[in-house]
Amino acid sequence: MPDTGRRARRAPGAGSRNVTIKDVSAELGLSITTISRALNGYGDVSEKTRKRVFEAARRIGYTPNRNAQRLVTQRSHSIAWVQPDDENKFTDPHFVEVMAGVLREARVSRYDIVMSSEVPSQQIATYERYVADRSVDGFIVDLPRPNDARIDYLLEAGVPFVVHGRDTRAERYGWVDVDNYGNFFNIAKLVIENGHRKFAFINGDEQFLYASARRRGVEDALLAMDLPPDTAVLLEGTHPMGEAGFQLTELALADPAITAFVYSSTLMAIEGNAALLRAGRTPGEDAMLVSMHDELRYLNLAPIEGVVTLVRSSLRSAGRAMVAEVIRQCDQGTVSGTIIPSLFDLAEGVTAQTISRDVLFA
Amino acid sequence: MPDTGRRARRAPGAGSRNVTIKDVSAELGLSITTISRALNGYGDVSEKTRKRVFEAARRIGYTPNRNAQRLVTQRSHSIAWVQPDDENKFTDPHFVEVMAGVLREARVSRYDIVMSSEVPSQQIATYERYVADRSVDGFIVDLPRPNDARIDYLLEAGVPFVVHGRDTRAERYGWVDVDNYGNFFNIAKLVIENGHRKFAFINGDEQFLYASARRRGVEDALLAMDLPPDTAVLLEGTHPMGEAGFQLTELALADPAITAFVYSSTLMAIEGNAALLRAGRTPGEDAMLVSMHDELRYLNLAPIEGVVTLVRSSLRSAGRAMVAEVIRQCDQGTVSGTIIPSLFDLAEGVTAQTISRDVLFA
DNA sequence: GTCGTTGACCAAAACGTTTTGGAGATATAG
DNA sequence: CTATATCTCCAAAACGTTTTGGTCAACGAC
Repeated sequence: MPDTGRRARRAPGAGSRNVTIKDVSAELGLSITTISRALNGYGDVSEKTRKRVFEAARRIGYTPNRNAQRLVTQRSHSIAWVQPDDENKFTDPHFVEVMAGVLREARVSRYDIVMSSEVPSQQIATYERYVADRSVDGFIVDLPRPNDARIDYLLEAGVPFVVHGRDTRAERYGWVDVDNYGNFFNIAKLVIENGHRKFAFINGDEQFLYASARRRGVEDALLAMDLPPDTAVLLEGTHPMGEAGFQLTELALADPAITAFVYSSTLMAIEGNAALLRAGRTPGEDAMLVSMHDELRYLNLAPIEGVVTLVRSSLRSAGRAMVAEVIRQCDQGTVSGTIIPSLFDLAEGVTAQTISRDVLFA
Repeated sequence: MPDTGRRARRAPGAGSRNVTIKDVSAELGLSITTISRALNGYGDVSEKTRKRVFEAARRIGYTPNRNAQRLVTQRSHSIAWVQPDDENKFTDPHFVEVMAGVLREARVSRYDIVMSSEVPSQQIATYERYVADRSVDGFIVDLPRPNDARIDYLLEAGVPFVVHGRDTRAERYGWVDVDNYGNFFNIAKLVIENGHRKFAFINGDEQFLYASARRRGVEDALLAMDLPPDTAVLLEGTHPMGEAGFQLTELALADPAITAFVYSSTLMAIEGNAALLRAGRTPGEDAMLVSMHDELRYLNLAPIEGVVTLVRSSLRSAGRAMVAEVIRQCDQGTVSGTIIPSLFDLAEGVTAQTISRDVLFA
């Protein structure tokens, strides 16, 4: 229920004339060229005049018009990040954590992040529009899936972009990722080496690449140790929030042979811990809990401290690295992949001599 | 640890020549003017040629260069949303919920949201830059505080903006808000009318306006009912996440006279519910719980269902309304305030005949 | 047949920058 | 003293649109 519109406000563009480079030029009796080159640090302007130009600019309040710059330089200094406009995406706390990193790096590098949403049914429409109308220099692609149409399109368009994760084409584009495969390989090994014969693996949604990589890690570890595949009971949580962790843990508890619980996210591990307590089990004693912890800053780890073994990794770092990668592509034309390091954080009493440091820091 | 940069990728601007309006003009033997006016729906071009123009445009893949448009029209069709780059802001799930609404409305209205962060020590620097370099049409201001410097600046700059919340100057700018005062006035009344003589009021951080408005609502309700101010025991949670709810509830439990618990956020109410259970109390029977619920979609309300009385309000609606308001200011030059409706959602056994509908929908 | 009106189109200016390809002066080398 | 390099600076073109202020022909009214 909007109240009635009040008073006029100056609409953009209707304002008093802006102060432009011409005004600086007139003020100093120098050419526009010289003003521009002085401000942009070219060598063919004397230090004395450069100083005068900077002073005059600040005196009369001159800031270059960004749109004019964009038009002539063909660079927008902004990066698009397109979000699927469904009910779940925004509810994932992992996303916000990445965003904090993205915005931090963008500020430091003086880039803008252009955020927009897309209806999932026409996934690449927004990307096409941004490429066509030249409003951004590059893209961030989040939560990739197998054969992701966004990656197809961006590769074909030949425009800078970075993916948070990687697929089989990873050598052709820039990416930032954690070692999902290696971490879960090591987790499975750790669990077995702690004497467990059967464990539940409560994974994320396998429509996303990170989840399938984690599953493969677990599977290959069992293979490497000559253990039957059903040593790990795979349970798939389709929602990143905790509830699935509670329910799937209860499910796993039905099988008394299962003595260890591996989670794909701390949110699920916290709920799983609660489910175990409720079932009269004592995590850390008659049950081993391990989880990937993405350092969600606000999360209170107190209830699981010393009881859940965590593989820590920073989503903020990932966010920062992604922005840096896109900018590198724009400036230097090279693409590269970045692995965000993970760090094992062992709960009390968990032995893990077998996990060597250099494996952990893949 | 970035791996070595691979293969060259076309940098933005270095590409093959873009298809411009000139190409469409040449293709059809019509003037540039006519192409532009045909595409923009002006009346002085015949339907026949308009159709030809649209066809040619799509055939040769023409999309207007957004930066050129921005330069000449002095309108960017984008709205800035600046986030404080501290550790807490991004961890607040309420923020993400608002963002979902903001992005939805932006897409529908074909606007872009430019997100960036600012170091808290130089709060308005980012705003000044965007105003000076003309890169956005307006601003969204989030979580206002008393005498907020951002509002000062934007009012003075005379640029379109909307505030999520309102202060004493609210008639001078556009805002979107929930009726914090009225809702908590009614909550206090409801608690008293349910027979409670003393209750805990676990509020949000009073450095933000919404929290002080809520406190005043409670205070005025007590005043209106001729009750002493200490009927409500004020406890301030400085963090929007749940933990404070647990601790502050435990604190309140020390006073046996307190029989009702009012929370400023569902996240705190859930924790408060847990604290009560742990203390052997039975929420809904020997303790009344009421909370403001901002419809955080992912939140599992099951543990508090039927036990906590909620005042529901949609942060997504607020996000959408904010974008709409900025666009209205740009297009029509009017500013207006919008109240997002709240809806009481009474737990079983709670009587509230005294709360009339028209008060609830302030 | 003349006069205004309408319909369809267009040339050129404007938006505010950066960059190109110089020019002129001064210093340096031969 | 001349040729050449080095400093400074600049006029004009370019980026790709929108908008202004027309022109010209066709048409109807009188």
